[in-house]
Amino acid sequence: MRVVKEAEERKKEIMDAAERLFMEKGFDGTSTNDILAAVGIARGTLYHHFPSKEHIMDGIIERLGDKILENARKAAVEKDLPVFERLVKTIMALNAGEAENIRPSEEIMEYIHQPQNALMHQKIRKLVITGVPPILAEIIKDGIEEGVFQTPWPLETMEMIVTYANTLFDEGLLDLDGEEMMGRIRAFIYNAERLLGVEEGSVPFGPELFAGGE
Amino acid sequence: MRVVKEAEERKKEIMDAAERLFMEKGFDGTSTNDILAAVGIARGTLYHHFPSKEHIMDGIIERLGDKILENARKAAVEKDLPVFERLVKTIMALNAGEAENIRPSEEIMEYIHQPQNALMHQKIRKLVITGVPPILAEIIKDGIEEGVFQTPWPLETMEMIVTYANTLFDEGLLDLDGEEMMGRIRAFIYNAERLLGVEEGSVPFGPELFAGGE
DNA sequence: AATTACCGACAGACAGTCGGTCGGTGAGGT
DNA sequence: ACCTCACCGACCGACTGTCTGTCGGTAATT
Repeated sequence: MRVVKEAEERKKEIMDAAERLFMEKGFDGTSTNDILAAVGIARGTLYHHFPSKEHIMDGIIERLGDKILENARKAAVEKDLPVFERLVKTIMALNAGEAENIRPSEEIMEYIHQPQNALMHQKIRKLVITGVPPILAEIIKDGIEEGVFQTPWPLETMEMIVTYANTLFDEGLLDLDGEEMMGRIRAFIYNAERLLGVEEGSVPFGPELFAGGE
Repeated sequence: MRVVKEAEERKKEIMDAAERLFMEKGFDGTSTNDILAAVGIARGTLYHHFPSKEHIMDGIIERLGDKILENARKAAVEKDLPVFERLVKTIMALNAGEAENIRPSEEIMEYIHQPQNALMHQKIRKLVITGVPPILAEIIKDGIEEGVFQTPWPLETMEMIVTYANTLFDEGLLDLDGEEMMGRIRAFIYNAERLLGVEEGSVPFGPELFAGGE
C-alpha cells in the first residue's frame, strides 16, 4: 500500500520512531529494518529522506538540542530576577526540557550508557558542552557586575563546571555508591563556589537540584 | 601453513596488530579480516583467543592503562621532591607513557576523534578519569600537609581538573582556534589554582606543559 | 590419549544501492 | 472551464557486499 506524504512530515515520522527505538534499544541495537517496520515504509523511502542511519541520529539530536537550549535561553534571559534564581531556573529548564523527550528514568539511562550508544552519547555530550556554558555564562557575567560572582573567565569556568557535571551526573563512567556520590556532589558545589568567587556556603541549594540529568 | 604458538604470545601478536590498525583506521574502520591478514592467522584462531572484537580493544586499553598509570605512579611517589615538581613529573610521565604507544601526533588524533571511534574514546576517557585523579590526589594531599595547597576535597577536585583537561586537550569535542585555545589554557591554570587554594600566578609553568595529550 | 592451538567454510544480520513505480500538480491546449 | 500530459519526487523492495561470530574438524604438543 502506497501512502504519499510531504517530505517534512515523513522525516518527522522517521525521526519520532527512530528516537523511540534508539532510547529503547540503543543506536546499534536498532536496525534500519526496525525503523522501517515502526514507520511502515520501505527501505528506499528511508534512504530517500536520510543519507544514512547516522544522519537520522544527527537529526534527532539537533532537534532535541534546539528544544532544550531554547527553553534554557528563555529562562536565562529573565534579567530582573536575582542571578541565583536565574541560574536555578535555567538549570531546571535544561533538566525539564530533557524530560519531555527522553525521560531520564533509570531504564533509559542504563541503555544510554551502554557501549553500543557511545556515539550517541558523545554527540549529546558535545551538544551540552558547547551549548550550555554560553547560556549560563551570560548569567554569571551579570552576577559579576552585581558583585555576586567574581571570575575573570566566566565562559571558560562554566565550561569546566558543566563538563564535570555532565561527566558526574549523566554518564555511567564513574560507578559510585551513594556515599561516594554524595561526596562528589558536596565537593562539586564547594568547588563551583570557589570557581565563581563566592564564599563557602553561599549557594543556597544542595544536592536536590542534581537529581536527574545535566 | 600452520604455526602453533603459546596462547599469550598469539594474544600479544593480535593485540599489537589490532592496536596499530585501530590507530590507523579506527575501530569500526578496522574489520576482523584486516586483523587476521595483519597477523597471518585464520578467523577461528582469533576467536579462539578473544571472544569478540570489542574484547580485543578492551585488552589493548587495559594494557595501555597499566603501562601509563604505572609510570605515573612511580613519578608520583617520589616523596622527597617538592610537590610542584612531583606534579609536573607525574603529568609528564602520563604524556610520555602515552607517547610510546600511541604517539599523539596529529594524524592519529584526527582519527581517534572521528565518530567511528566513539567507543574506544569513551573507554580511554574512563580509564583516564578513574585512573589519574587518585594518583595526583596523593601528591595534593602531601601538598596540603606542607601548606602548599588547601582544599577539603583533594580527590574530587583532581577529578574535576582531570575531567576538564581531558575534554579540553584530548577530545576533538571543542573545535577551537588558537586564540580560543589559549584562553582556555589560561583559564584552566587560573581555575586550577583557585581550586587547589594557591594564590594566582603561583603555578610556575604555563601552557608549555599541555602540548600533547592528557 | 588428551589437550589445545589452529583452520576456513559457513550462517545470519546489516547498511546502503538502484532501477523502476506511481501519485500529485501545473502548464498548455481545447 | 475542462481535459491531458509531462514532469517531479515520494515511494518501493529485491539485491549487493561486508561484517562478525560459529562450528566441526585437523594438527601439533604434552
